[in-house]
Amino acid sequence: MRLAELSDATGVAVATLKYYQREGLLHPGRALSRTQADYDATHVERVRLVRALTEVGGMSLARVKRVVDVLASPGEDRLHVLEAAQRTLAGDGTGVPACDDDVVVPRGRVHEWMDRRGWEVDPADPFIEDLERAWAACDSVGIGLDEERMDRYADHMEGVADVDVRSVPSEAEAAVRHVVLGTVLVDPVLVALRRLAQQHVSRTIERTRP
Amino acid sequence: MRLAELSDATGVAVATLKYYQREGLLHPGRALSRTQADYDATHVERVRLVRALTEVGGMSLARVKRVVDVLASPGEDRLHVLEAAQRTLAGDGTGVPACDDDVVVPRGRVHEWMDRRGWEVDPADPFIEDLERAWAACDSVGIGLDEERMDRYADHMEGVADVDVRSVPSEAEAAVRHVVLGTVLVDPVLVALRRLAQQHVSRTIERTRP
DNA sequence: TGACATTGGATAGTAACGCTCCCCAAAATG
DNA sequence: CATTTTGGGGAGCGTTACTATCCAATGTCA
Repeated sequence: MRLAELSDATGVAVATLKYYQREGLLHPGRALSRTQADYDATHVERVRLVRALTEVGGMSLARVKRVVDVLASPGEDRLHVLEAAQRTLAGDGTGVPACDDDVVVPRGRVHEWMDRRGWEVDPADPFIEDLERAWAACDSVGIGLDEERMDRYADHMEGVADVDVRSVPSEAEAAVRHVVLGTVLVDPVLVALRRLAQQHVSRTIERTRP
Repeated sequence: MRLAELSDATGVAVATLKYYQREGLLHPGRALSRTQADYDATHVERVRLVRALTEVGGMSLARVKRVVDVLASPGEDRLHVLEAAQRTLAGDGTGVPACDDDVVVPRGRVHEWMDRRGWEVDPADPFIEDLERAWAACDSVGIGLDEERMDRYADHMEGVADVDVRSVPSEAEAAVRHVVLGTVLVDPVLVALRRLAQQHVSRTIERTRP
């Protein structure tokens, strides 16, 4: 399969494929000569992966590269697949947001809440920071998220996570791929489901007590 | 409050505030003279809103403008607040993705699935399209999402939506604000909760069957 | 009163991102 | 032998979200 055929197979322009190669997102084809290379199914798969992560997952190419590198690297041991995947995906946090002096972000509010809840999570997990910021953002615009509501959300996300974790395949390589892609690509699924469920629930409720 | 003070209060540069004014994201201050204007708490609130939606919600300024316009417009009737909010927020879909001829996106797969599930949703809801794409993206990279798994996700998102809908305040204006902001700003909360829950669940499971 | 800061208004510049286009000479295809 | 395609590389482009600079009019403070 030549570059133009890869382009046809994926619907991605030749120039873009070259660009992906330059950026290290697409591994080079098997060189048949100095001006001819052979691309196979792995290239098609890779291109689709890149497009799925950018278009649906909304990731930048830089982050896609990190994911791609993890997927290509020798398999991490199975037990820590999830942590490895999360480390790869973390860093959404654009650092510390210019802190608004009057909206006090209670330091460690998430830690305390998780302690009460009995969640066991690495205290240095970057997503704790993300949650802290997201929670504070809700406060800063005046839509309070009290701990009870947070708990009810957490109940359901625990259920989601249970589905997530149990559907991870057992072989190491597939597991890494599954966790990384599942984490990124299922987020949009959940978001869309939430919107649709909101509509369904609000209609149901309105019928029972209009 | 002068512009410089608004800048101090929000941590946003004066030049950026001017830019937001030009873009219609920030309403002008009360003009005291041709070179002096007075800004109040509504301006502080607005700036915080813009920053929350862009930094945490990851929205573009163009989309923030749509939200801001809805919040400023005369209140829609309470019953359709949610639909109005969703309409405002929809359009994430960058249109039809360059369709890969070999990854057949089953037309109406989501419709069929929702029928079986008994969800009542506007058949033209844009999030159906989003879900369709997100689901197809999972398939295209080889992480199948079968209907059973989708159902289990949906169960939990239904629970989330129930929390969402029940926590909407009853006065119309607050309701619109709550729905719009809750929809955008709670997504990151849920995503972070999912990551943390994944870690908690995987640790718990690994202890019971290592 | 006068030095200095700030204002609205406007234009232009910047940096990152994700392509997209064009060039080349070597090689393959028809 | 003309045309197409290749790898390689550089340059350009459109969008986004600022940021910087300039202006003359107007405030503020000593």
